[in-house]
Amino acid sequence: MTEDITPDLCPADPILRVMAGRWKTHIVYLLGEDGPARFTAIQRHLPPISPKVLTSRLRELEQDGLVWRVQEETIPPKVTYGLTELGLEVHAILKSFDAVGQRLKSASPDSPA
Amino acid sequence: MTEDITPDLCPADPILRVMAGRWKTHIVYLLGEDGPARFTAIQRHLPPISPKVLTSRLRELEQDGLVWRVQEETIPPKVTYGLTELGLEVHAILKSFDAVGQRLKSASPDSPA
DNA sequence: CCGAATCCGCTGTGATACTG
DNA sequence: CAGTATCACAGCGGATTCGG
Repeated sequence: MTEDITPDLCPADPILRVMAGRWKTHIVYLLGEDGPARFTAIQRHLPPISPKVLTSRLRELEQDGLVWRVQEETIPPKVTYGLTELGLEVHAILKSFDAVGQRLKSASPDSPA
Repeated sequence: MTEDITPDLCPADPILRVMAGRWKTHIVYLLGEDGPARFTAIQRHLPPISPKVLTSRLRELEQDGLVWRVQEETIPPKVTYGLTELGLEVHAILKSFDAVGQRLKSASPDSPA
């Protein structure tokens, strides 16, 4: 089970859970910046990712409604992935994290407020 | 290794990585809503969390500069945890996720833009 | 070209019991 | 009260190979 928590807790948990797996932020960010892309193109931008893992992550993101998938039944096949409306929102949020992310480097705890 | 990615990728990855572990969002959210709290108090709010895991997560959050820790060397000991400035920022971000989190439920992919 | 199938190691998560 | 010690386990993440 992944959800047995009293419901009055952190409202951000679901979305954080969705984005938690490795590569996921990168995939959403990439599709948001460059627009829709094909399988191999995505893989080439995420250097050491295996096809299995990429497939897995894309399926999860699709399942959660962040990513859409179109398949042209040609030979060779042609599959394109892109962000849904919801995915675009998440992408915007990811970009807004930049500032706070910078401050993680210093990681200097201050005194109790 | 957890970081061998080309650096021009998602800027939100570091912070997402910091918040990824289970309970972490809840801990930060709790400390942000209720203010500083003691070990047992936190544990009582996060029902089935074991002391080992709670310690682990708190240590990580402290390490990353989101949480501070003060220990009074009394008997019995008295340890209090709270959010740093950075932790407060993250807490604010977590709250802002509420709206998008709601939309995850529907999870309806729309057509390619 | 886009995956599916298989195998495997690691580490995150957890229950439980014990200690200063 | 606030942890530590120990053990166990599931699942993710990854390398590699095969198929439509």
